[in-house]
Amino acid sequence: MTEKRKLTLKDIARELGISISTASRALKEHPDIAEDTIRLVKAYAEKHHYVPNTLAVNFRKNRTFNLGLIVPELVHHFFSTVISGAIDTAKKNGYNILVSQSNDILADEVMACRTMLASSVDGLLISISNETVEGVHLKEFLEEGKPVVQFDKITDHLNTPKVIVDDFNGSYMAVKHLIGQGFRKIAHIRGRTEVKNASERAMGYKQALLDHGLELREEWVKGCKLIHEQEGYDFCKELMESKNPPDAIFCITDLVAMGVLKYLKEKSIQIPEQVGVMGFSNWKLAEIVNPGLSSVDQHGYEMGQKAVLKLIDLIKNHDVENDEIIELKTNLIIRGSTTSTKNSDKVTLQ
Amino acid sequence: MTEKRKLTLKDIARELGISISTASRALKEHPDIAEDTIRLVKAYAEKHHYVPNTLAVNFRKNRTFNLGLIVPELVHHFFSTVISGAIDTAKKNGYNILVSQSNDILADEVMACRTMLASSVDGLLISISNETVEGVHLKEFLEEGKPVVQFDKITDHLNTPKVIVDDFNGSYMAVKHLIGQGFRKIAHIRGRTEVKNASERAMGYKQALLDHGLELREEWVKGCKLIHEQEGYDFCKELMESKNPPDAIFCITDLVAMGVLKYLKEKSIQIPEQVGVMGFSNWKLAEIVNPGLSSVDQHGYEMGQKAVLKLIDLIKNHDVENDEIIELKTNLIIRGSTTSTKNSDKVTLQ
DNA sequence: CTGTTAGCGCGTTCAT
DNA sequence: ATGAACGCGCTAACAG
Repeated sequence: MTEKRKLTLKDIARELGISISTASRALKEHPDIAEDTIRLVKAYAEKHHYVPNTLAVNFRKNRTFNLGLIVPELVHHFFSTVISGAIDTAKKNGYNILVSQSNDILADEVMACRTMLASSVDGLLISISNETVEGVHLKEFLEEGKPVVQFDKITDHLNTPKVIVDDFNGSYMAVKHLIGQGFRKIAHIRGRTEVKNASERAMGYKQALLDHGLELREEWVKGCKLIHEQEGYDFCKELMESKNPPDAIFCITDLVAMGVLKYLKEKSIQIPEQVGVMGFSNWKLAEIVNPGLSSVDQHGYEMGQKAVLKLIDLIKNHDVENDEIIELKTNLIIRGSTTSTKNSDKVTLQ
Repeated sequence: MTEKRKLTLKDIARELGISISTASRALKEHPDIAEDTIRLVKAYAEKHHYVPNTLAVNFRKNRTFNLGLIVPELVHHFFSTVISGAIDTAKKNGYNILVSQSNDILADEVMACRTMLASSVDGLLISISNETVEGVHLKEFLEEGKPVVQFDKITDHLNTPKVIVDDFNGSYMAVKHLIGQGFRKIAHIRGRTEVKNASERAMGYKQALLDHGLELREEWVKGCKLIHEQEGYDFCKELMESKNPPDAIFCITDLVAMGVLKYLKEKSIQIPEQVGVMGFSNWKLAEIVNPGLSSVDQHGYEMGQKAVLKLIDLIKNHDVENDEIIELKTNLIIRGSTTSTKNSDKVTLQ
């Protein structure tokens, strides 16, 4: 084992015949210290590659420059994009990120929080699991004076800043676009009622229909449990086989839309001529699939950035009672799956 | 700010009228300590929610139970799968994972290593960037006695354990499958020569052709620079427009295969009847696309698990001179894009 | 069985 | 301008 013992302030002091505190201050260019001494110490430190022992510094200062980040699922385009933004931003500000996942299981989330708290992160970024309601495990952070920032999947039970996407508006604009393309019988495959993002999107869908005088049929609204591709496939089948099939389907997320596309293709139903399809999240696969899937971009990278900056801000200001809401605008990405080729169908909306 | 001061051993000792070390030992059920004392201390600690100060413990023991993990790109199905496996396994063993990305830029990788080293991880997991050759920044870890485990994208210049996928064999089996399905003119869209994985896959491809008496035409081998979808599209176009177009295309990765599929669909070339397509990596989208894309599964999750277990092993044994190679078997996933419907085409291989 | 003591590396207050 | 001394919270060698 190679492991050469690291140089400490004590070593420098001994070698240079000065005291430890002088060495310490010299390295920080403390005004009390003589120019000559500073130069001397700095030169020696430089030459022998002195690196302060982070563990000791952290201990002394009671902070680590590490931030915790917990998401429901790591292997997920949106979340990994958020993480990517968070990591890059953290790095720029001298912070590292500890990543963990809950698999949408409360017990796992609590565990993840505990280990993070134990490993002494300076703050926490979290997108809660479907099972999380009260979030007492998150209050533990606040009680220790460690700030928490929620993002994307949030709970209002917790008094922390939240970085979210304007789901309602994103959804509204998506449906409005469908209407503008001439679609009139617009179905929605939504998520679970208890999940805020899903509700917001469903509300945006309904409002858009209402505002444009279209009928809102409950039979055209289907609820996913797991947000899987298969559900999209199955609900699409149900919808298309019903007495009154829709001419467009707005899906809670791109993955579900993939299932929808699959069914339509299998049945040789023309997209978008016969049925338009709109996703949400703008995953990588939305641009790869054929025809391209129109979708709502959630700016995941930016969400990660904003959340980290907010958290660092809280840490610096010892602020744990902040509950600001940062809402990111969405971006409608229009591709082949919704752009009707028949110009006669199109409608100009205000 | 709420921040209630945390209970320390000193507090417990004072309250219970015992010494600090007795309190410390009692909590650890040290054999020297009387049963009664242990009960007493434990009860008090429990009641007042004593939690040892991790920063102090880390400082004392000179370790953090944090592992560093660096990948070229976080938003990437394969890498996020590896990370997922790494995190789950680390958690089970009481370790946290610090994640960073290099964006395939050497300078970023060096930076990431430095901050990780500074934040005192106990060891490092890394999949190097395309630009990394010597890896002196990684040697810094070894010099400090901190073990490093490489995975997937590795360099032989570094004397560390490596967890890799058997690219050669995966590729060989994939091409063999194509041959078995009756394809005879098999092209390969490969990656850069300098990248080991790409070379291994290309070699597997060549060997399979050789072993089955098929011709190896250099014009059927195209080299990607960026491994993007567009390259797949462009090379596919080149291949199909050439005088002697192939009847199957084996792609270095699923993303490239997506470009290939896109071109073929646009030209209404039947898959797999006219041209078979094989990917590599088995991304999520391989099963979503239509027809399903045959691919080679790399067991990313398992790679993450194995790498973490190896690293923890090294840490426990203070072992930094280990250069074991852990090679994971691949798994051929057969889907619609290669399963010829004409049984007459099929060949039985040994 | 338990307490005393020393020290990890660094920052900081208080002398000088 | 510099040094001595203390303490952060915990562990462990040593002493009873």
